Amino acid sequence: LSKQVFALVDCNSFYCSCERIFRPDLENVPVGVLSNNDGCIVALSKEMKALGIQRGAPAYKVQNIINKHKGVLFSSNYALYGDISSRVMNTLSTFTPELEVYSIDEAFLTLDGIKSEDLRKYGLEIKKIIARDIGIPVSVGIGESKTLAKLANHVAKKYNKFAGCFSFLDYDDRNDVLRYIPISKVWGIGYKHAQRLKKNNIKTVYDFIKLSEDWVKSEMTIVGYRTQRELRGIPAIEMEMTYDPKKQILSSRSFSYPVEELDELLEAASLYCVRAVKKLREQKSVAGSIMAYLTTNPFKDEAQYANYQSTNLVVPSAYTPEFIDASKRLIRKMFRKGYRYKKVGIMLSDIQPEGDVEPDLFNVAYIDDKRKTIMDTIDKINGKLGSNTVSFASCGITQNWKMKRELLSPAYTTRWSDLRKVKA
DNA sequence: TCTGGGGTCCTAGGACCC
DNA sequence: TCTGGGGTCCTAGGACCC
Repeated sequence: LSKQVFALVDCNSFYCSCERIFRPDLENVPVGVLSNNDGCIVALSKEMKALGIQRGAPAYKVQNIINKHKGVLFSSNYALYGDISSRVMNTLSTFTPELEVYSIDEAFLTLDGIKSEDLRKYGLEIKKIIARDIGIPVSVGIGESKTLAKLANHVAKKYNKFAGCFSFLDYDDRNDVLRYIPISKVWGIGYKHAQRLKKNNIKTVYDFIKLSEDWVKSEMTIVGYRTQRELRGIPAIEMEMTYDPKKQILSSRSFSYPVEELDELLEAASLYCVRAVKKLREQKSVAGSIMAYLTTNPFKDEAQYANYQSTNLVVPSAYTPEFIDASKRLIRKMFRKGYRYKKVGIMLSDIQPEGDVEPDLFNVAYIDDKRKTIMDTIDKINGKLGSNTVSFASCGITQNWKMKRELLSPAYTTRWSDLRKVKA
């Protein structure tokens, strides 16, 4: 029985690389992409990292050093990144019968039936094709479990000599490598666990592998034990090729300025309901529960207030007005005058397939109701003519509180008018 | 009211991921 | 003036039931 082999393909500095596809002049220039509201830096090119700037740094704190080195910042442009991502995933699917899209910039592939000594070459080929066809640089890690593939990817990125692809199967004894990798680099070992392990003098992946099963289970639950098995080369985390509907859907944004008026909070909550319930319909689900929360800015030295409240619908639904209605009641209940609010959020839960709802004597199921027809019609119109063609008045007209995106790149791939022009 | 075993369901919180 | 937005899984403990 031959062992299973997994690869993890990860796009390098993905958001930055997407911006660069259409701006070749930015090659070798420090590039960064900002969070919503242009707040902090969420993606950095290696030139930007070399300036000592870290992921999560507030933009205003590092603006000077970026200017000094002629670096360039972008507001995040998710329409672009999502589009490039699906092109990458499509290409990857030609290299494997089993592709798991793990995140917007990462995918697992199974590479069974390729000889161990050829695996790295195969990985390099994947890298070459993605660069040639899409223009995105990727790194490839190969190992006998998903966790090892992840770790191999870390090695591929970290050491230039591997040229972007590292395979644990190139080693007779992978412990020769694991002895040199800090445990904190492992997928599934976060800050807390790494600290606790350090206290017990467990510093490298090799140290961790040697720990007793009982200790790992009692200190790190079954989750940590799975990670340990995976690092020993025994697959314990399966490939997930099918698309799973979300069990909760969250929509929230920070405001562009401190909001003090109830009306503005209600508008924001309404808009987030529109977005969340649209996502709900996209996965053909209904939700039975809605939670709303609001909070002041914890970074400010001023009066603080935060609260959350939830309520259940009589019958699970995906009819936006019902959620807007509920969210307004929740926000009104929590609102206290005199605070400067930073953020409002909406979370949908108790999610189930729309067909699973049992109608009763008093209530029609959403799927059988004219409410569904109405929402489907709105979705269809917005899909064709632009996402705000039909909106809800309760979301407000001016929406001054909406987030800032002052450094947005054009919608190169998703808007005709922004298509790049090539001189003939 | 307490005793005790055994079970389910729900929620809050912790830990992790991108 | 300026500090992101989504997610998942697991466990412990409480409420409730027999």
